Amino acid sequence: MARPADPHARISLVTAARAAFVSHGVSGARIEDITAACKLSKGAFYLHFKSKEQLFGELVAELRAGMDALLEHRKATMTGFFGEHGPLTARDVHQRTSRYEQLLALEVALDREVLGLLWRYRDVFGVLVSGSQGTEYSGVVWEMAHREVQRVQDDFEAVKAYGACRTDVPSELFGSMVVGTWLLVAQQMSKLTEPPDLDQWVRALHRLIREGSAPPKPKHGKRTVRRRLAARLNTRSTQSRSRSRRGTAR
Amino acid sequence: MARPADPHARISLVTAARAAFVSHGVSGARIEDITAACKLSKGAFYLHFKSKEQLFGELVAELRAGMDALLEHRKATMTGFFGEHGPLTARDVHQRTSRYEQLLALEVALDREVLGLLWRYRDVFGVLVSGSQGTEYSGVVWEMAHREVQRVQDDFEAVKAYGACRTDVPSELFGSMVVGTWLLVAQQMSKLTEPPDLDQWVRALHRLIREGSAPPKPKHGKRTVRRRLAARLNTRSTQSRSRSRRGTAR
DNA sequence: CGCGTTTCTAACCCGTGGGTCAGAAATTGC
DNA sequence: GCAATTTCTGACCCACGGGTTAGAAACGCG
Repeated sequence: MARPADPHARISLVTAARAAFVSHGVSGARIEDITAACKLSKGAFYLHFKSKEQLFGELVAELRAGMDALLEHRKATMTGFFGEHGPLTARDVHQRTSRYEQLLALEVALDREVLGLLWRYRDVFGVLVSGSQGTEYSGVVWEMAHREVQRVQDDFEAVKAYGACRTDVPSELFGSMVVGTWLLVAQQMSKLTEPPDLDQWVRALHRLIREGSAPPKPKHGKRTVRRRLAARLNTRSTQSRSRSRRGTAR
Repeated sequence: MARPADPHARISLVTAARAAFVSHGVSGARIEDITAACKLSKGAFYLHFKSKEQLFGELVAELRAGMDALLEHRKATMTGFFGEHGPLTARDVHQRTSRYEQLLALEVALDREVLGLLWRYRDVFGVLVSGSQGTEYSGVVWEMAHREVQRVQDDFEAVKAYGACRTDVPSELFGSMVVGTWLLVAQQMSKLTEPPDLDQWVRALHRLIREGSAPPKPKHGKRTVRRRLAARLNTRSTQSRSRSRRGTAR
């Protein structure tokens, strides 16, 4: 009874728009470029979307919905865990009981899911960070980041209280460290095309954050690696940038 | 012999431009707004700058120069230190000799300088992160970040080699953690008007990165804080967002 | 004061790109 | 084949803002 719309039109427009947003930002992307990439005319764009911003808004909403869902999931999982195993004590932490190990595994899994979402929306995420100025979404990432900093911070405070983490560091900075790490990693993902080994990343980051960069204490102080720094430093010149020479990194 | 230019014109233009860039990004800032803020006409802008981008470029160049200078300073300081004290050994690290403590103090001081620079250029930095798309400077922050990740990573590798830091974590991720933290902190600074206690921040971040969030091991396992998590959790509802309940943060 | 010189103004030009709309094209049901 | 109807096209409109320029204003100097 009428001409049917090209079924691919809408999705291919969205795909083309995502790519255009990545390379030019939301305001920099030209609608004619987007439609041209789909072999459509400019007018066709407005059959599917009210405006460029509205299209971007849909993408942002998807990302947000994903994040919110994961947050819900996290909450449910955690109350489930504590319902089953009862609350943790400082002992659990210091002795690394299996209950504690389970909790850690759970958190790794949850964070892995977040990273997976960030991977799938890495383009939108990148645009939110550095290509959304002038739109109503320009503050969204920083709101998200701030919310996460708050959450991590609150958790840290709670854990401080029962002695399972250090108390000589402001919780806010701890939050910034965790979220900042995640943020840069997400940003780095936005330049990749092949998915990295996210499982490994999450586990490694967890270890780092929990235990820092310090080495495990030497077995008995005897027979530790004694090679001198100088030896190492003098044979390093070939590999990469020729500066950098000293103890722990900053 | 001629009409002298208003001596404040140029600086006040730069100041107004910085503010405009912050709130609308480089391409979003309107030259007429900038000049109006200085009670000048649009044409006056072009007496002082070739274009908007060129003005922004000057600011970026200043920031870059500052960073480069600090990097030079870091290199010089470090070679000086090792020249005087000789190379470090794993023993220094494990036993925290005064020589090692001195090195740490040096690094804290150097990082403090970086943070100070970031504070002074926090507006430019913020614009580089999220308001420079479409300009030739859109990649600058990520280049800077990547360079720093490389540096930290190289250092970490070097330190791994003589056993003074853990070896079970990819150096690249360590670099991302350090730089990501710095990045988010810088971003957060861009919203502040009063300078925070940068010394404290740097010290705390150093501790966190080196030692992680784990608590110092309990004196002898006896008499550790035994209050249960549940107690804590149930009296926390007043203070802030009412979710969050469990072990170490993510 | 008037001349030369540089600063500064404000009207102007114009490319760009978002958004619109009349009409062509395609498709379905009859 | 023929309406009826919806999709799609592409020329058009127009606001916006970067950049220009003619000329007015300000100043130093003789």
